[in-house]
Amino acid sequence: MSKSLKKISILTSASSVDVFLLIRRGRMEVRVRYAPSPTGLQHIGGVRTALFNYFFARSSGGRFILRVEDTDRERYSDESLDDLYQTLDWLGIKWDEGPVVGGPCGPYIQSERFELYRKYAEQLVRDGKAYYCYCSPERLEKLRAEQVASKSEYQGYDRHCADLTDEERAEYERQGIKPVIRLKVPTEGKTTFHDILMGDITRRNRDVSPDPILLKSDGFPTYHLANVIDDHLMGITHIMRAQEWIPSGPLHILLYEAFGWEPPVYCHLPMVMGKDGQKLSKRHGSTSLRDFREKGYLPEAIINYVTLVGWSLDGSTEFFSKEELEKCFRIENIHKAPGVFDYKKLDWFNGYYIRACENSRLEELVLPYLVKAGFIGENPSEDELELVRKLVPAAKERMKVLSDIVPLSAFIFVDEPVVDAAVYCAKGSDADNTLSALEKGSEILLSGLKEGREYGKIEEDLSSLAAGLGVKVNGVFQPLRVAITNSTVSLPLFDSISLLGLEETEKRINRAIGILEAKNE
RNA sequence: GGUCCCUUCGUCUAAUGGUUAGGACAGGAGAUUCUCAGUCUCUAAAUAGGGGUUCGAUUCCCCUAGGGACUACCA
Repeated sequence: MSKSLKKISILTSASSVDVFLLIRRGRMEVRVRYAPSPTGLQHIGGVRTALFNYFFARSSGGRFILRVEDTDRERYSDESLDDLYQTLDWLGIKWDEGPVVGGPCGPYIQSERFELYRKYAEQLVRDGKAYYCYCSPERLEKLRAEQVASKSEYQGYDRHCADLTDEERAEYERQGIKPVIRLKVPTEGKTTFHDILMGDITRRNRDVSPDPILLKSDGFPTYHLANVIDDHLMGITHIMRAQEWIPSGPLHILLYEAFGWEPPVYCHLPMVMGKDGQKLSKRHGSTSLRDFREKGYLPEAIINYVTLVGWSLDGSTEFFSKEELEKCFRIENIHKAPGVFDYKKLDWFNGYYIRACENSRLEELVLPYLVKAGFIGENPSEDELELVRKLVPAAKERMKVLSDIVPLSAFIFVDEPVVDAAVYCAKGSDADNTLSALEKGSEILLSGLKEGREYGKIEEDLSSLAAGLGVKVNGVFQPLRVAITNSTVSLPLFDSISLLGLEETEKRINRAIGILEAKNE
């Protein structure tokens, strides 16, 4: 307690530069952040970034910070912000500093830091590192179109406003044009930044996007400005973000230099791709965590699998709990190359975790799906709960996702008899012996059930019957199965009967006998 | 077009200057089982290509090819 208070006071009292000196000397902990933009639902790629940051912070005794980068008010939505919190909550990822929980470097929502960015941007203008630009969006669009059409080697802003005179500026201001602030990118020299994974990455300054906008005409900062300022002010030590950001690395370094700040350490994470090698997107399948949650993936499966694309401990350990990852995650084990997201492997992990799930927990997890399917009521009765308690152990090893419970249990709640007599015939049986198998089998079965014989004994008797009729064991079981579960694929026969109840079982069998008799006449 | 990044089985990955290049998913075959699933066993499958350096390279260097990302008053 007192220790953390001390750290906070260091942070708040020391200047930003001092904070970095402390970090450099190893006196201060690792500070990393996940800084999503609430412009859509949380997706696999973002969550992977969050996870890597979180696990790196935990495994190195550092702090994990959440920052909301809501500077794009066109695309912002409350729903996205809710989804961010819900998703992290569902995964069990707690942030040490950030919205809701607060912290010494707050506020952690960029729109609440609005004034800050203008202040810094204007300082850059005063220092001659940035300038006001009055170019209209129309002019910029035309410029871009021309550059694309001519396949010009040089693409980007033409620095039209880089050297405006005071008179020209005053004229624009008089016209009421709201300017943006652009960074002056040097045209000579080169800029290098260090990436833990990639090593040094160098780019000629002339290849850095010319004079990017720092402050938009609405007064909001762009990503680059806000990101650099906040990372610095929040004492971020390591920036772990997707590799798609590599090209803006040099630009960010230029910004740190313009401010006279020490840049943090970079670690660009390999991207998550779809089967076709393109950046993972909706056309590859579900990408939002909400989708995965709704289909019935467990957080432990998502965490386990997602962490394994782009990272591995030793190449052979495959199961990791969140707690284990919080201990053993090493930044050095992150892969460089992009990885393809394999839905099948996720299914395999999910099936594994469902099978490993305590029955009582699985009952609760499965309940909403049964309610949604209309199989049981919103406020389940004790009988319904009892049914679920029987269902779960029978179904659990057959489930890949929680929603599988619906097709697996549908026969109990929806009775759609199979009227095609051929379906009742097992391979190697014909209509005649299938009918007698069903008739004789049902006698054995129903009387056995009524007498309360053990399932194992009844099963033996049914097997003997098959032998007597000269058919395979399935020649007896299949017609019974189809009669009882309305399907050739089902839970084990005795589980199905026990779920259905004796009365309903008998009804369905007799109905099936009727169907087969009608067919045989 | 320009810049930058990447490259081990279909996929996720391990390993080392000297190995039969290992594991997992998916695939195939079999066993078990009343169907399905699960479980178990077995199986096929890779160092992108070309040059070097070296006694020896998949590993180090160079080139080529392929893939990807970026190139917004979006992040």
